[in-house]
Amino acid sequence: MGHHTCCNQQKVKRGLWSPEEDEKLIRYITAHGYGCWSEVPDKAGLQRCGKSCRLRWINYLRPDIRRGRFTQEEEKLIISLHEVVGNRWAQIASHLPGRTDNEIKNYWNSWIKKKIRKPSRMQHNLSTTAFHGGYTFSTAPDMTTEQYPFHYELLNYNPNPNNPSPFENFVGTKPLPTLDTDDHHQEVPSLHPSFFMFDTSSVISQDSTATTTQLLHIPSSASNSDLAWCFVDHQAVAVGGHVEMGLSTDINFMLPALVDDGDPHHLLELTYNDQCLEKQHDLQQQGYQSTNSNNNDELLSWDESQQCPNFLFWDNAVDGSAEDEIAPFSSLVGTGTSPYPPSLLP
DNA sequence: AAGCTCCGCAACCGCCCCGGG
DNA sequence: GCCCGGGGCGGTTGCGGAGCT
Repeated sequence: MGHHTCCNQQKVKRGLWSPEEDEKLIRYITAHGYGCWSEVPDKAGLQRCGKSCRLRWINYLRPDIRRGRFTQEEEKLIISLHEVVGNRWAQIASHLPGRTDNEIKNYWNSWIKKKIRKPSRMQHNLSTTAFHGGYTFSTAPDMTTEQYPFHYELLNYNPNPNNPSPFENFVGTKPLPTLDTDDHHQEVPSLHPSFFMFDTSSVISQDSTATTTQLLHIPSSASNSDLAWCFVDHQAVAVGGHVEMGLSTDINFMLPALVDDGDPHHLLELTYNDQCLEKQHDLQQQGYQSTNSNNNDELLSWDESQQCPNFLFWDNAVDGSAEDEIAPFSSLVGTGTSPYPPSLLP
């Protein structure tokens, strides 16, 4: 492997910079500036190539550099900008004063690695809950504004006899709580069952299904580190290691209502309205917006390489980090025996 | 305590662009 | 128009510390 032309000299030193070298570089740049980087090593008395000096100054030594952990605001900004510009780290860095492209790139790479590694612990569970075929929903005609009873069915569902449906327990009629029309902060239940997924890596207590509104049913087989596939009528949150239901406004741990229609380029978004409309989105062309009105914490993007959406969600995870994860939606829905793209397997 | 693995991050590498000769 | 060197940038490597067995 050849070196850059400016680094061909035998005497050029590589590797970590010593404090003495840093001091020499700082002293020189402070006094003279850096008009031509190729001249800096000689004039500063450094046995480094100009490029190395430039990198050291820009990424580490310059006085306006900001070090330390990224704040949540910075992290969100990075995610948003990455959505728009991709791996153009310098462009992203230009929006974060004091941060370098290198730092952001490193942060993103380690962050992403962390995100795509975590789904592997779900793989085993998914292999037992993978399903095939499409499904649709219907709402009951006797729905009232007072009670919102609903009925939902799974249609066109073709379970493999050897691979029992994780949804069987959820087919039926469930009452919904009465709305308090004076409470404007109360969440309005959807008029259809929504398809939610929970990372139940926190301990699931079967007792939790008996609390609150009893609308959330967790499969009896669900266990620690399991991925529960739940049909619920409206908001649900994972609280304190339990999965509970309620009219909570905390949606950090809730995934949007989405249905995989079998076409890897589409998802069906179940929207809030009395016709129970299903709005189909072409993710590849338009990108995707969460069904949640508060979608600050959720983001979907089209992953060109995997040909599926990336799915970002909050995780009340085993390590208690409550950090967000990213995973391809197809890997979560699972349409085959191995829903994970090979590149994501450990 | 020693060995091993994992991970963060500084630094390097190679490619591309641009400007001057 | 071509060549060459410098600067900028994204991808990648590998060192070293932390944590685990």
